[in-house]
Amino acid sequence: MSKPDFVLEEFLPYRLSVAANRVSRHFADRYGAAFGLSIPEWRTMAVLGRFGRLPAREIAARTAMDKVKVSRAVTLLMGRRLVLRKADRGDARLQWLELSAAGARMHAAIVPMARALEEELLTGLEAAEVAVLRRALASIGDRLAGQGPD
Amino acid sequence: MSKPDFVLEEFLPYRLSVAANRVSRHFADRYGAAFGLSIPEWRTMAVLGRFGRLPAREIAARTAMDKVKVSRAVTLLMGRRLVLRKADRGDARLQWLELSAAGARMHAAIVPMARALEEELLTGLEAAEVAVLRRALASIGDRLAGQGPD
DNA sequence: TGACATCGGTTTCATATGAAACTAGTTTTG
DNA sequence: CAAAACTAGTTTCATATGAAACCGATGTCA
Repeated sequence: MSKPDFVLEEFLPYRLSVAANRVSRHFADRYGAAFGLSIPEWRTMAVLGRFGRLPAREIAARTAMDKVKVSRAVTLLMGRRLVLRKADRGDARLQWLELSAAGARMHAAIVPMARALEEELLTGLEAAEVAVLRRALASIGDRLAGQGPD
Repeated sequence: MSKPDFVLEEFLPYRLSVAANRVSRHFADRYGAAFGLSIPEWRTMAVLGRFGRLPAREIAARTAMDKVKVSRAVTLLMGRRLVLRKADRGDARLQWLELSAAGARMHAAIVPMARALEEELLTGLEAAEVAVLRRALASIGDRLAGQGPD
């Protein structure tokens, strides 16, 4: 009559956390070994590569990172001459960020690796299952959005 | 002719990380507010509640946490008299851990809350989708298992 | 036996994190 | 106009993390 035991291994938030942590570590290892980039740096490169030129605030919004993380990632990437910073003409608070030529070259190398890693992760799952996974992650993420970054 | 842009928002490892981080924060807030427990402490309570009595090493294995995290969580829980430690008769290295009466009472209160939180998270998803989500997370997690804890 | 590897668990130490304070510049509003 | 409120971004500080060193205790094997 008593309720079944609570089984941590079947608790979805736990499974989600374990899977995400393993993926993050694996990816950080790969990016780290190949390009010397941490995940915050990698995300910054990714959005700059796509959007071309963004203020730091936008990088934060588009990578789900807080502004402190972005600030540190950008400082580091500028130190490596992968990212350039230009002041805004009108608003002295704004700093436009963009990839340098070297940064763009690295970005071009990063993208195929990212796609390959994603592919590798999803082998064993059917296309329909991947679609459901995407939908589910979006649903879960959206439900808890709006509290803050990351 | 050129490849489509790399879109971070659609990159599965990114979506996974964002969803998992939001869930973790949300849950940590709730457990924290209701019971004053961090996630490592909560996980420890959960497996002790289920298995009754475990050495710290087993807690680590069953919660996907490293032994340092477990050691700290246990120290804290013992300080709050939620967990008791007993030496093993044969092996002086082993310490058996179990919930105290107060710990068991807290565990009994934690479980329904955990179920409710899981439920809340999954509203909007059909049962079949949840099943696929479970399968997908297991597949992804397993593929990257064996590297280390968490 | 007596080295030597191994184990359970704790401590140390260097790094990552993010909330809150801060700096500088801009907008609002009375 | 001059507070006051707000924005972009950086710095500070207290906490969380985990790799590696460590401590006893056991196990192994010559």
